Amino acid sequence: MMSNSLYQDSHCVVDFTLARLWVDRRAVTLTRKEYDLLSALTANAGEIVPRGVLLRTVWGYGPDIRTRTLDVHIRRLRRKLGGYGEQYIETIFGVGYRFQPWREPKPFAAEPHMLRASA
Amino acid sequence: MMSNSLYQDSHCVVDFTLARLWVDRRAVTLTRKEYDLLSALTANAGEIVPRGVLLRTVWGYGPDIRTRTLDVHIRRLRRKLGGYGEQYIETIFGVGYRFQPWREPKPFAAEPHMLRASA
DNA sequence: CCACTTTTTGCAAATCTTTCACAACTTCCC
DNA sequence: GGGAAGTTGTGAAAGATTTGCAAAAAGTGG
Repeated sequence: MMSNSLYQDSHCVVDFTLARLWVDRRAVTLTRKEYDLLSALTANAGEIVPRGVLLRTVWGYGPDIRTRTLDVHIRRLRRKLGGYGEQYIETIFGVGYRFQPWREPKPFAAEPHMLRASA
Repeated sequence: MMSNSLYQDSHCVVDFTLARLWVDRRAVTLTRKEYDLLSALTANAGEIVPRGVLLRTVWGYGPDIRTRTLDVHIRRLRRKLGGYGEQYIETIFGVGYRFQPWREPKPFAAEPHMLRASA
């Protein structure tokens, strides 16, 4: 059976059966843990996935394990997502992370730092 | 399902019924195990075949057998694939191997993301 | 016995994962 | 605003695992 299940938006494709990722049509190699983590996030794209859930589903860790390995993997995933890492993987402080499907940036909007009066 | 008894791309032909291999129109002699392994890989060309699956289908080994014989055969196959060995048989670290159908190296082509207007 | 094939063995090399120390940031409260 | 406490980001290093490889040993069929 060829159920080609994948996540897809205008910059990023994750193929769960082939275990591969493309960013802007460019194949990106993921390690196993990176892929597991990305899967856990994209499978719930748009929703917050708590740290505890990630640590349990991806690492099999119990609730009382203290580690920074999740953060490190998040950082590597963000990198491999090219320039979009920060946009895709959002940090929910004190809770977890959320993979945010791509949204075209607003055509133009003044950023706060542009608004400072130049003395 | 009419199984095509032939794998074929621009450098490599595997005939499953004759149990033979040609690389660049040159016949290559394979031993039995080499051929079984190549079959298992090319039959799923483009997909990852986990080590465990190879050890089971080609060797009949159970899940708890520790051996490096698979790696040794992979190496010999790569050699017999001429200069293309590394390109054809890809190592998926911690998972298995993948026979990758031949792809012509890109001459040069602008990728979508190169085309975005800068400034 | 001989030629050939296959498996084992023991490192070396490559790769991936986790930890660590500390910087940066968020939140909360006075 | 200005700490204090807790959380996350980060680069580098250590730790653990996997794979590559060469040579030797073991198996196979003539």
